[in-house]
Amino acid sequence: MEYNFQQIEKKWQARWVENKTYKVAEDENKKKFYVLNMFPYPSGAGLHVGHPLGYIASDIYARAKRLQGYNVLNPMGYDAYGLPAEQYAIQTGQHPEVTTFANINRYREQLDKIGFCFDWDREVRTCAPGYYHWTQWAFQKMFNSFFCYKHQKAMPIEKLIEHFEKEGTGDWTNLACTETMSFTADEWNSWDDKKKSDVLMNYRIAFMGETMVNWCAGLGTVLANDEVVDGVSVRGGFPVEQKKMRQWCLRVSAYAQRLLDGLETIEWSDSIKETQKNWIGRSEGTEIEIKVADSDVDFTIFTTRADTMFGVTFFVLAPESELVDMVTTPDQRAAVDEYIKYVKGRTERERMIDHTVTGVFSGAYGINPITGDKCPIYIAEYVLAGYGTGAIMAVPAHDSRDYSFAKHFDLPIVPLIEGADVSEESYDAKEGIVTNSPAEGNPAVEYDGEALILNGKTIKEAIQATKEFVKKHNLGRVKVNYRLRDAIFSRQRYWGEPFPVYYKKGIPTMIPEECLPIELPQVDKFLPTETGEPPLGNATVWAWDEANKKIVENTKIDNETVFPIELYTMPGFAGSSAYYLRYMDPHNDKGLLSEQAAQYWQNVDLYVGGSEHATGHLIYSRFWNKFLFDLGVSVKEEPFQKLINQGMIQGRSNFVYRIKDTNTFVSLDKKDGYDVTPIHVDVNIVSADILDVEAFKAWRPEYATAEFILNDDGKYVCGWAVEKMSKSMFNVVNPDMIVEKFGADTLRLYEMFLGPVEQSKPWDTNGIDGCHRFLKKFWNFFIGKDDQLVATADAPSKEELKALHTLIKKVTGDIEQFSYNTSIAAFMICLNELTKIKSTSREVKETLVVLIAPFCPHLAEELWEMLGHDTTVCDAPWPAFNDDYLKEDSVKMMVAFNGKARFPLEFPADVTKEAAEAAALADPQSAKWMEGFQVNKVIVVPGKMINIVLKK
RNA sequence: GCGCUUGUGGUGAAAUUGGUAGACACGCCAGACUUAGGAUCUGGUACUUCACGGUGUGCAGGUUCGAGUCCUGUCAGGCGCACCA
Repeated sequence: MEYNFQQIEKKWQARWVENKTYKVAEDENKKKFYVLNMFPYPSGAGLHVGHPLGYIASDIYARAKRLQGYNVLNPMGYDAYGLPAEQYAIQTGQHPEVTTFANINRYREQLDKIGFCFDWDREVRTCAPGYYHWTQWAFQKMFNSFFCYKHQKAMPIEKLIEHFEKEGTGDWTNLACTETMSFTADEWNSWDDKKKSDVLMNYRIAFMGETMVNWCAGLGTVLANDEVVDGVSVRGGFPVEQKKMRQWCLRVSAYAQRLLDGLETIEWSDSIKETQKNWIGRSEGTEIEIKVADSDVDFTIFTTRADTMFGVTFFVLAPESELVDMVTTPDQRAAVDEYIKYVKGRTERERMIDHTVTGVFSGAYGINPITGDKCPIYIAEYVLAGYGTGAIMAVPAHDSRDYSFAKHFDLPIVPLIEGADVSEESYDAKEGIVTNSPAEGNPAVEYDGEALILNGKTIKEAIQATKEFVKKHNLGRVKVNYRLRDAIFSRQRYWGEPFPVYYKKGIPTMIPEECLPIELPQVDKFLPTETGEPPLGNATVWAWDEANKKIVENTKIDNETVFPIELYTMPGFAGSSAYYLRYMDPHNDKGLLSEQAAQYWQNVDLYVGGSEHATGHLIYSRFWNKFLFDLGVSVKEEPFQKLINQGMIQGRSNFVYRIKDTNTFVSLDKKDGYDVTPIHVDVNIVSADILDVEAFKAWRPEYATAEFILNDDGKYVCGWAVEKMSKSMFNVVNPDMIVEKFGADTLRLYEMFLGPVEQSKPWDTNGIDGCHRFLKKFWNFFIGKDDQLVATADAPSKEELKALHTLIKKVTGDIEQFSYNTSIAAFMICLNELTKIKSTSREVKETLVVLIAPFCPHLAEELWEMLGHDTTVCDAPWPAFNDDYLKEDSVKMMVAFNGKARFPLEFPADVTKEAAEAAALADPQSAKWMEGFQVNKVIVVPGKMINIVLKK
């Protein structure tokens, strides 16, 4: 009987559905284990062989954990909101829901063929009202919360209102806010609702802000920072410009420190942690107040190099800074205005690429509080409004950007570090001894009889001394800055979660929690309205009747009882930020999840997905979870304990070479000498780089009459290149085809055998035979020539046990480390060994089936059944490992003096140094080796070797 | 510029974490069975040499009895951040 994978796989996939084999429920008697894949966006192109890589790896892990007795949660769902479906809708008028559902069905069909142990009863879709109910709910919670730095925690906004009513801002100065505010209780109480709402927006975690946003005209929406790369949108590659707009934002920056600290507690790769650290961009420095000479204006600068106060020769403001207007003198006004105009005309992209020095003198002077020196204030685009205070002190001697600016505008350069030569370039290094303080012409100013002198100190000491001086004399403060920006949370799009918000006389107001979810309204056009409003402006039923608590027609808006509803929708990351929590309790209509489910499943133990989400999803999720943790909804501060980043599977494209202006194609080895155009050819009609000429002719009508110049063997050899796997390169390999030809178990095995899961590599179907052959042999090991199962009651021999336990050890260890490729190699070796010694023992065979079950579940189930079990192999116990069977009983000896020579002696594994040395000397041949030498030392590596080190 | 990461046969890759480098697989070579093989099985396959031997983990040093593995420097590729003060 042959290994009939098609029949076996079909049979078991049906049984698993029928028996609900992979359904999980909370079980207090079992330890939980939560395995999760990043859920996919169901694109129209379907799955290619690269997509399941991570799913297979985590499936193996999940199955192994279940065999090891854990209650394993391994769910799957769809990130269903997204731009491609909407773009398609705009072009065709097809509702995005229709295309999205069709794509989901296609995905599901493909996934089912690979034999995953997902509990599909827990499937989530971000576009389902029952799901986005809780996305909207979380948004409202964020709206109704503020963040206190002192407690490092989100708190209910009512508390803040209460405080404002009693004491105004009072001593609550350490709150996350857009701008620092100060007012009394009387002031607060005198304000109207609109003013109060505006003030509270300054503190809410989900807030509406007038901010600089990345506006993408091509997509007609704003984008988050991680959705923009090199000044163009990630989706579509349209140019992105900076624009000031009213937008919903999430105060992610409030959690910057916790996001940073949390990284220390989780098992992620260093590179992802590092990427996130860079993105958060913590920098510890000093803020110093600078007074503008002959004016009552002052401003604050931020520096990490407080030690260089004596080298300040000018100040610089960002062109967008509000201070520009305040400091500019009348005679410089025209020049400044012109410069601002120039800067505004430049796109983000131009600014990023072009670093030529530009700037303008404001006419004003700032006073350095340490030296009392008056330094000119410039305005220049190299200072960014969004970082620090948007104002800097320039120390050209020790900062390369300040240096080139000073050279360009001929400003003085004052070096402060011993031995630093600044005639050609600045000395930026943070190493050296400070000198020249106070510098000539820059005397130190005394405060309470004390002046700051840094000479002789190291840079580190000088920074510390300056910080303390500044603090003591109230010249500024120590300050930590983060690069992490608040996330823009609204999109001018249709296919996303609607905001549960209406505008009550201009005040953004939450729709009552019990009325959620607010469902996405129907529209007949997916483009913005003629008046330029977002697509939701096309909805005719989109107004909030406050008294009756329901959505009504727009025509009823009177702004007395019926109000307009928000037209923006939420961004893609809204739905993907807490989906892992929803899987724990997906059908709950009372809450995001029950307390009981949260307590049981806690958080994700193993998360598998691509590293491209490092600064997007993986930051937003952590933020979102921390917020829910503060609320007591999530029980763990970090959502994903361990993270594995699977590599990308690239495509291996094939080329044919057409001689220009002909329909003749020349083989790779003969193409030199012809003027040829390489053309992508479908990899599915190429095998081992040899083109199927007939299939090529049939591939496209224009090639039907193609002629060929073949190589000497009469074959057409194609060229190849590694590229992204995509339809346009004709290099997409579809998993369905592999499954049909070799079976899902072979596909699973081969994808893992290809190399480490974390590594990116090109797909190459050629090696798959090896894995398929192994499974055939595996099958034949169980099923004899007469189609009968071969399994005897004989106790396994010593050799069988050794081979088997070597495998148990290897596989058990490898699964923890995701070294599946070496596990598979171990299976091959073990099977070879057992076949060679003609092992028949049932005990051995049963163990083997359990071990291979995570990798090849269909085959394992079939054999498990043939072995006489009527339960699923998924619940068999994982075999125990016994070290005794592996112990080597002898050990070889080697000489370590002059090369790799080995003694021709073997010893029991537990030999002592003394016994080994004595035996070596007693043996005539060994003694010959050692002639003329003395024994220096004897090294015993237990069970491995004995090493006699000689010396003259 | 700063940070992370990877360099091993014709190819994908192993190496029990400092102990005989190249497991396992693809490919290739030879043989067997075949009318046939893109089926199956057996053996071989780092480089160099007829051979004995010699050389080999990007390169150059170092530590060690012993280094792919640890240290220093250097080169090359990949990724992230970047006029971030």
